Amino acid sequence: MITLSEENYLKAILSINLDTKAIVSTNEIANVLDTSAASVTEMIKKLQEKKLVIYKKYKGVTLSKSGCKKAIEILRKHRLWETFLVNKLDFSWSEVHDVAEELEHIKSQKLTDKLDHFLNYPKFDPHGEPIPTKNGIIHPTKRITLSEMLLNSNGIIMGVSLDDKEFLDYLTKLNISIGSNIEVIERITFDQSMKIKIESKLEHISQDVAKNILIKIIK
Amino acid sequence: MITLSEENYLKAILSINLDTKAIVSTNEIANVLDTSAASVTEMIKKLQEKKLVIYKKYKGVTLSKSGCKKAIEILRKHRLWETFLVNKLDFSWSEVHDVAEELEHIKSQKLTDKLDHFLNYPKFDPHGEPIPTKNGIIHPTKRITLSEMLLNSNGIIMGVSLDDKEFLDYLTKLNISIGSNIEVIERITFDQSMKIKIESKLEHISQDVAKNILIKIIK
DNA sequence: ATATATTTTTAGGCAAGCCTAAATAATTTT
DNA sequence: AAAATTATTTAGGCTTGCCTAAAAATATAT
Repeated sequence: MITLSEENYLKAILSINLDTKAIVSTNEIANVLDTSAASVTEMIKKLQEKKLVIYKKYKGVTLSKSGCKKAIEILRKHRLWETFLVNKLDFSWSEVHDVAEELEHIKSQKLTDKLDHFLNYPKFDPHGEPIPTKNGIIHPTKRITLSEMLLNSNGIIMGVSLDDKEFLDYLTKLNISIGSNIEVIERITFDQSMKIKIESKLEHISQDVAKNILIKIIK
Repeated sequence: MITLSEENYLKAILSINLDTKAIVSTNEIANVLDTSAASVTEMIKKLQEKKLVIYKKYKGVTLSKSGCKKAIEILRKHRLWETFLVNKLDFSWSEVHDVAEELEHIKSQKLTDKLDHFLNYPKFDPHGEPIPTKNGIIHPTKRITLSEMLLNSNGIIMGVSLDDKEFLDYLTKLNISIGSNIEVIERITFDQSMKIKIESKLEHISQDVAKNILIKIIK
């Protein structure tokens, strides 16, 4: 049986892995988990006992195959729950993280599967991050920001990179939400603002807003 | 902050309270939680420190006002989650308990409220138990078993008192589920079996089945 | 290449929540 | 009402997961 703390360590290692693709140092883990490096060393030893990580003293840690599988499962649950909270319970994007952090540790494969089905097998969470599949595949996403979109190009809103209530409320007002279709109608070079068509309505948005909106290009 | 263990102790005390309405002994709690009486004494002292219980050495424990409130909140969450699992995720009645036991500890008032709303403010869980309201009111239910129903009386299925897969599958086959309307058409005194009308279809069921089905009388 | 700085590990301690065995209080029997 | 039984508490220990301070290894600078 794997404990709550152990799960959080695996998750932390995976998230550093996904960011930097390197062997992970105890200090980095300590930073992410806001704990001491000494505690990390201790825990890493336990995880090694359980064959969840590969650890070389003074060198660093990598996830073993089973550890990686476990970590991805947790990530999957986290992102499914976030999707549930936003899509079904009407939470806003910025509120869901902490609650999902608790929900991700509920231990029931059946629950995860049924939740996935209930949500209609979503591919992305409300932040635009890919939801790992049941087999542990994380589809890589090549997203750009709205401000990087070319004139007349089309895309789908995948998420935001800023968790600010005022910002999110503003987006709601503009009817900008996950999955919305967007087209760039005009780029004003003077201030980098742009005119966009969002769900067939025209809007004018500033660069500050555009650079915090993540887009998947479709044509 | 209240810990997971503390929550489980409060829940255990409440459940004994609802059953027997008495002052609760450390041994009874130990039985429910499958732990030693010594551990209970220890924990009870901590709960007393936090003013969640009232405790007299060698005499027993009762919930304080705040402890009772907390315990009812947990019960409310448990029953809401069970309802979610059955009504939305399509779990069967007998599968939900253990998962709900984990979900009930998720700490977010907002989540509970939104879940309640999403489920359309259900009054009873899939076992027919009343779901405490947001203000902590537990509506008492006076339920009878189907086998106690009088000839020609009408009622609503509120739940079952047996968690057996074969039994539950049989009910599913008969189209008997929570909320179904039921009417007693005939009582066969010889073997205590009965003919019932369930959602306008006639069925014949044995006493063994009837006595494990809980009913709220409506006329 | 040696000295200094940084990172990591080891050592020793602490709180939570459990345990068993022994002691004490309460209840029941005779 | 004393003796026996049962219930409860105390005492001492264990594991998990955290901590700080000191020691050891590694990396960096001179």
